[in-house]
Amino acid sequence: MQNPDSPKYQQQKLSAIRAAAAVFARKGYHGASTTDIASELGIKQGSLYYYFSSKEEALEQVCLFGIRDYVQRMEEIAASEQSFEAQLMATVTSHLSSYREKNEALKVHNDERLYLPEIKRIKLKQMGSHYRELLEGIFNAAVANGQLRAGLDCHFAAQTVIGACNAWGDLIVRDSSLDVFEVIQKLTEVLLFGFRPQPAHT
Amino acid sequence: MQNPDSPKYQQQKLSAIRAAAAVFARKGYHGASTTDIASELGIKQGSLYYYFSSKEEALEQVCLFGIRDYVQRMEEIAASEQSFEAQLMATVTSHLSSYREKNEALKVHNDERLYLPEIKRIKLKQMGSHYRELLEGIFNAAVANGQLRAGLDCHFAAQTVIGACNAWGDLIVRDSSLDVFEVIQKLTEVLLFGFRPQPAHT
Amino acid sequence: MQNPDSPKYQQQKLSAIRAAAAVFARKGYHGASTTDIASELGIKQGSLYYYFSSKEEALEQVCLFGIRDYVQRMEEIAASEQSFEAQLMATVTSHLSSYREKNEALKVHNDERLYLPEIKRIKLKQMGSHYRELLEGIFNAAVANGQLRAGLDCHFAAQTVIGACNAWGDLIVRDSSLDVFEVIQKLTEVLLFGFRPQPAHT
Amino acid sequence: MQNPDSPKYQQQKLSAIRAAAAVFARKGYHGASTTDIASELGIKQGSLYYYFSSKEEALEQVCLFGIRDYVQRMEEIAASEQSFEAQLMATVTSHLSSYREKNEALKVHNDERLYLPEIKRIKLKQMGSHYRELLEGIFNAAVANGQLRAGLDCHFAAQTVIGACNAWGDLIVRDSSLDVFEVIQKLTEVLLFGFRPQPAHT
DNA sequence: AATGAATGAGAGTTCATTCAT
DNA sequence: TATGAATGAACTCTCATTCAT
Repeated sequence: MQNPDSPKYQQQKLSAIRAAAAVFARKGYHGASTTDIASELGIKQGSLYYYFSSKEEALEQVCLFGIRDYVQRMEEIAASEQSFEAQLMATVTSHLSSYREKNEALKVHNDERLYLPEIKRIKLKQMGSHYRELLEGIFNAAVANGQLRAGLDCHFAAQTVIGACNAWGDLIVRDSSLDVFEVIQKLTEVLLFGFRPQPAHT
Repeated sequence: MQNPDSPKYQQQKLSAIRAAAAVFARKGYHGASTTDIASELGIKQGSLYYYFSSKEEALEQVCLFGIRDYVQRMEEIAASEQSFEAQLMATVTSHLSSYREKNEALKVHNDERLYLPEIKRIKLKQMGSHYRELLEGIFNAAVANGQLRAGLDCHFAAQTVIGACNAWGDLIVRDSSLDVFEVIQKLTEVLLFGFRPQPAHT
Repeated sequence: MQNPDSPKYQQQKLSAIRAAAAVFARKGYHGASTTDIASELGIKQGSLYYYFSSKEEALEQVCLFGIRDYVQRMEEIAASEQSFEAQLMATVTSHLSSYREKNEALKVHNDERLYLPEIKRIKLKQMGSHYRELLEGIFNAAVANGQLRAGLDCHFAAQTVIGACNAWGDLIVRDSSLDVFEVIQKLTEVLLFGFRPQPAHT
Repeated sequence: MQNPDSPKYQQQKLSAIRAAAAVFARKGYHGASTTDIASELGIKQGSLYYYFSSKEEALEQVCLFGIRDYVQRMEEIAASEQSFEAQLMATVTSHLSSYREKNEALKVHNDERLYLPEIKRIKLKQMGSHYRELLEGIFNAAVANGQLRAGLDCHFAAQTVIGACNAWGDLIVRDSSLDVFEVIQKLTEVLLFGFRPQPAHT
C-alpha cells in the first residue's frame, strides 16, 4: 500500500498470496477468514491489510497468480512446432505441474473465481478464454494437417482436456502421494487413444 | 425438528432440499445464507428450521439426495450384461443426466461435501467409493474378456471417467443451452477412442 | 381459556402448573423453554397455550401456587395458642415440607418471581409480606411474654428464619436423600439455642 | 481471544467481569443478554468477545472471581488461633462483605453456577467443597476442645452458616441501605446462641 | 511494518406466540 | 382439545474492516 516497490515488500506480498491460496484452497473463499490467512503467514489479522486492501482483493490476486504463467506456458506450447502428441503432453504437463508446484492457486482460480464480482473477473475470463482458444487452435491445426481425425469437435475436445486436467489436478492436490509424472503419461495416452485400442495401436 | 412423516411434510422437505441444492450450487455452502434458501422456498428464514435442524444438516441432506440413486443406477449398469461400450455410455448418461435432472444436488455433493464434519461424511464416502469400485469392476471385466487392452490401469480409468463427467456436468449446470445428449455422445466416444484415430476406427 | 371450570380442565391445568414448576426449578425461568414444559406434560408445544396465555402467566401461576397455602398455614400457626418453640417448629416444618411436597413451586417463587413485571408481583409481595409479618408477630408475642429475650430484633429474626429455611429447602430439593424430618429438628434447635450452649441447656 | 497480558488488557478484562457480574446478578444468566453486559461496560456488543470467548465463559470468569479470595480468606480464618466465636464472626464478616464489596459476583456464583456445563464446574465445586470443609473443621475443633456442645452435627452446622449468610447476602445486595455491620453482629449472635437465651447468656 | 482494540453488519439459531384445522 | 406449520424478534457469535499507535 505505501512503499510498494521495495523488493522486500514484493517478496512479502508474494508470501501473502501463497498463504491466501493455501487457505482458500483448504476452506474455500467464504469459509476462510482473514484470521486464517494471517496466521498462515505468521502475522496478526489486522496486519493483513498492509498487503491486501480487502479479502476480495486477496482472492483476485490469488486467481491472477494462479492463471498467469499457466497461460503464458500455453502460448509457448501453441507457438512451438512440435507434433500434436507432444503439444498435448506439454499441455497436460503444464497444467498438472501447476497444481503441484504453485500449491493451490490454480485450484482456487478454478473453484472460487466465481465469487469475484463481474468486473474483477473480466481479466480472468479473458485469460481463460485465451487459454482455451490456444488449445482449440492446436486441435484445429492437427485436424487440418491430418494428425487428428476430420470432423473432431475441437471446442469440445479442448474443454474435455481442461476438465480432465482440473479433475486430476484436484486429486493431486488432495493426495500428495500421487506420482504426477505417471498421471501425466496415462492421461495423455487416454486422451489420444481412449481406453479401447489394443496394444498394437499404441 | 418434528417428524410427522405425513406425506405433506415429506413433500415440503423435498422442496426444501431442492431449494438448498440450488442455492448451494450457485453460491457455495459458506457463501449461501439460510435466508437465501428460505426465500428460494418462499418461506421466512426462521421457518427453514422446521425442515432442517441446521444449515449443516441441509448440506448433508442435499449431498445424500445428490448421490443416492446415482449410485443405485450404477449398480444396475454394473449388473447388466451389456457390452463395455454400452455400459460406459450408460454410465456417462446416468452421470450427466443426474446433473441436469436433479438440478444441482450432485454438483453440491462434489464441490461442497468437504465442508461436512468427518462423521457426516462417512456415509457419503462409502457411497462414493462404492460407485468408483463398481465402475472399476466394469473396466476390469472388460480387460479380462479382451474388450479393452491388457495392462489398462482400471483405477486410473475409473477416476478419469468420473472426473471428466464431473467437469462436463459443471458446464451443463452452468450453461443450460448445452445439448446434453450431444455431450454424452462425444464424451463417450473420446473416452473409448481418444482424439487420435482416423474415422475408420469409429 | 374456553370452558374453564370443568373439573377435568382444572385438573389438567394443575398438572400444567406442576410441570412448569418442575421445569422452571430445573432450568430457571429464562433458561426454560415452552417446549420443555410441554414435553414434561406430554403434549406438544403449541398446545400449552390452551392452559397458559403466555410463558409469563405460567410463571405467575406457579408462584401463586407455590406460596398460597404456605401462607395460609402460617396464618393457622400464628393463630394457634402454642408455645413459641412449637410455633417455630411448625413454621420450619411447613416451610421445608412445602419444598418437598409441592415439588418445586416454592423454590420457583423464591428464585424466579423477580422476573415477573411489577404489576404481577403485587399480590405475591403482599402474600410474602403477610407471611413475614405473621412470623414477626409470633416473635413479638414471645418477647412480650418473656419466652424470648428482651431486645431481640424481631424483624431480623423473622428474616433469618425465612432465609435459613429457603437455604435448606434448596438443599432438600437438590438432594432427595436428605431426611427432611432430621433437618427440621436440627434447624429448629439451632435457631432456638445456637451452636454454643452445652447440652445442659437443651 | 488474544491474551496480550498487558496491564491495560487485564484491567479492562476485570471491568468486563464486574460488568457481567452486575448484569447476571440483576437478570440471571439466561435473562441477561450480551448486549446488556456490553452496554454496562460502555462498549458495543460484538466487542465483548474481545474479552470473553463466549457468554458462558463470562459466567465462568464471574463465578471464579466471586469465589476465589473468598475461599482464601476462609483459609486464613481456619489457620488462625482465635476462639471459635472470633472465627465464626470472621467467617460471617468475610462472607457478607464479599457480597457488598465484590458487587454481585458471589451471588452470581451461588445462583447461576449450575448453568455451567459439568466440566467447567469442577474447579468451582472443589473450591466450594474446600470452603465448607474448612468451616466444618472449625466446628469440629471447637467441639473437640469443649467450646461447642458435644454431639453437634458439624456438617449441618456449616451448611446452616453458609445458607444463612447467602440468604442475608442476597438481602444486602438487593437493599443497599442495610447496615452490613449490624447484620454481621446479629447473625453471629443468633448462630451462637439462638433466639432463646435470656440476656444473661450473652 | 505491524498490532491491539474496537466496530457494525450479518450470520445461524432459538423461541414465544399465533392460527387454521 | 390438540397439533402442524409458520412467523418475527431476539439472541449469541463471527468477521471484514478501520485506525491510533
